[in-house]
Amino acid sequence: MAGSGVGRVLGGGLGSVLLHNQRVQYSSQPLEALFISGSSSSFLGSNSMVSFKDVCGGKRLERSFFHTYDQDDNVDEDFDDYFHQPEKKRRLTVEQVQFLEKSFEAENKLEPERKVQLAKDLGLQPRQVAIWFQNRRARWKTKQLEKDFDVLQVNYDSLKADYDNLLKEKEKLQAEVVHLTDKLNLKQKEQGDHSGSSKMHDHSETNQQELVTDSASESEDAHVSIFPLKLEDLSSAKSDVLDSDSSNYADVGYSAFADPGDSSYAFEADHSDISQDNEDYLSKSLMPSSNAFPKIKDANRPDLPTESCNFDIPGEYHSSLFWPCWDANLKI
DNA sequence: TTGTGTTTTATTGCCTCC
DNA sequence: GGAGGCAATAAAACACAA
Repeated sequence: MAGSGVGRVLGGGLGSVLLHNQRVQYSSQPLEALFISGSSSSFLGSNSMVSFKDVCGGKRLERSFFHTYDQDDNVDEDFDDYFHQPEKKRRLTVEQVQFLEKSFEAENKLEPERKVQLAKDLGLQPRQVAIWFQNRRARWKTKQLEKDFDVLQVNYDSLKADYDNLLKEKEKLQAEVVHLTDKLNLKQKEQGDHSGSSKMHDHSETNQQELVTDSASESEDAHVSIFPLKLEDLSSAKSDVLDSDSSNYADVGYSAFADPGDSSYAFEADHSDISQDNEDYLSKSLMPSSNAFPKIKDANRPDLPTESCNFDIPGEYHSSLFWPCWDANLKI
């Protein structure tokens, strides 16, 4: 286990101990090389090597590097305890760790030559130095991952905020569509009233035809007309708003429409200013579901199939059931 | 004092490179 | 094939609250 049975030399000065049937020489000599400025240590041979003077401010240690066994000053006792104990892990001294840290900062990889020198200077087994570097690299990597994660988290939060804003914008626009659709229905209803109560159920092609004509003429400049609308598209739009993940439909409300009669609120799909990229963006990002919006008839493309305007659903479904805002709109 | 969570030292097994 | 690196893990040492 600890030190793979090799053990660590304790105490300063010169001497030797019998460890696992192996006599280990120990000496404070390597430490001198570390502590004393201008040492002839091979530290000079590598720019990744660190002088211990830099680490400890040139101050000679009160306690030897080799003294890795607790804080006890009684060396003899230490020796006695150490060699009568089963193998145990022993932490490196603060000074040893500081020195290794400095060395790691200089270069986090350990060439064999440097490893041997470090081991010699610190009074450790080369393997211990290698293990320390190995573990240190692992810790560094973990910390690096944490940092990277934090950066990604910040980026994510920022993108999420943008996304939420876009989502709100989308809901607002959807609500506007619904509002305008309601206005249209109201207009239709009024026209139906004029044509006589006996024909109430017959929301006829005539009215729809007029509507289409009116709308088309109103948006003539835009080259695109909004209508006719298909009921399932409308209810799809409605449910999309209601089922939206933020689903705060009430908050969107109609307060946004300060003046419902203001033509500036009219929903007009004008593609003239929208690049293909923008359209893609809108269709993919802002409009995740193409069914969420009423179909738009392109006045310039009469060849394209025209959405049917099938209003043959009973009137009550038009209002309270499918369109909870219907009654409110009547007051407009 | 003790239980528990964290840190540090060390091992093992696998992989890559020369 | 040996050396060295890495991930996963074990286990001792340590910190700290109850």
